[in-house]
Amino acid sequence: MNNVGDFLKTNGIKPSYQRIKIYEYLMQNKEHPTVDSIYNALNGQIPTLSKTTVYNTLKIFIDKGIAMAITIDDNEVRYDAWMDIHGHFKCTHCQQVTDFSVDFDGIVGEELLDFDVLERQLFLYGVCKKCKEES
Amino acid sequence: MNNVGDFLKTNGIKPSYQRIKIYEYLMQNKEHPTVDSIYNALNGQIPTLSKTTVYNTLKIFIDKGIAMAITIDDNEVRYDAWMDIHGHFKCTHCQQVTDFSVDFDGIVGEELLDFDVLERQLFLYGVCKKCKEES
DNA sequence: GATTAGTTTGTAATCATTACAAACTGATAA
DNA sequence: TTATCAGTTTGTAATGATTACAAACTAATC
Ligand SMILES: [Mn+2]
Ligand SMILES: [Mn+2]
Ligand SMILES: [Zn+2]
Ligand SMILES: [Zn+2]
Repeated sequence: MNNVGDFLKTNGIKPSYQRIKIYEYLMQNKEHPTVDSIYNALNGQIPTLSKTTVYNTLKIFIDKGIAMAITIDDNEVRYDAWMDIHGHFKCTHCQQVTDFSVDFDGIVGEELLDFDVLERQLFLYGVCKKCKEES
Repeated sequence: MNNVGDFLKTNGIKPSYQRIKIYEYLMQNKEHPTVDSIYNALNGQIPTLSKTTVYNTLKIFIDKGIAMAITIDDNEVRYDAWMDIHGHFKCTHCQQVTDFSVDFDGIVGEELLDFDVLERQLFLYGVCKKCKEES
């Protein structure tokens, strides 16, 4: 992607300064940031930024299908602009969320044969490699 | 299970009236109720019941491993006393959450080889059979 | 009956999210 | 240019689920 503004435009989103910065932030910070961390990170560059704008913008991104919400924990919604199919692992020790590849073929039982499945989320929890080695 | 009180005891939980009723409710109502729906359903039988007790009790159940929280949606935590491995499908039309069987073998990529995976949650979203037929 | 630990309850506090309306911006047209 | 207007951003207030906390209660033990 050479131009974030064009990318937003082709997805039906008017590329305002704030929207471009928020999308760029998601692309460059793949640790699945929260609204709060996005706001705090961008508040330096955009001193007038409102947290409401961050909420609004992420909602637009999700509606237009260029980002997703990751509710891997009940007290923090995280956001991800990497839209390829992948799963998320959350380390209960260091709280980090790690991406991993997933093959959904054959995973689902027959109970859902007549269901339309439009979205999938696989969340794993445990202790990451780094935390295991440190203890 | 013939005696809920004994079951709670063997899991290190003192079987108070409220705890027994809440656990029985989870067993008999497998639609993954929220704190609110559990509270409202039991308030008739237990007029003095406090919502805080429902929160406290569910927390104990989860700590002791006899129930789990299902955060399939970011604005409502649901609870499940069926602890066998299974996935959850949420219909975005009627909001119902349906259980389905899952085979996790071979689903996870190599990225997590050195990770300790202790818990898994597979959430699917879409339109259920009933809603599909009705439209 | 007194003591005590554990449980329940009601209220207040917290905090993420949403609602809302005013202010602002940038494009379009007179 | 100036006026208009839709869309965007902002700050503040409201909402609502969850948590914190302390008093009241319960049931077992001494
Ligand atoms: Mn991711
Ligand atoms: Mn279930
Ligand atoms: Zn870790
Ligand atoms: Zn449905």
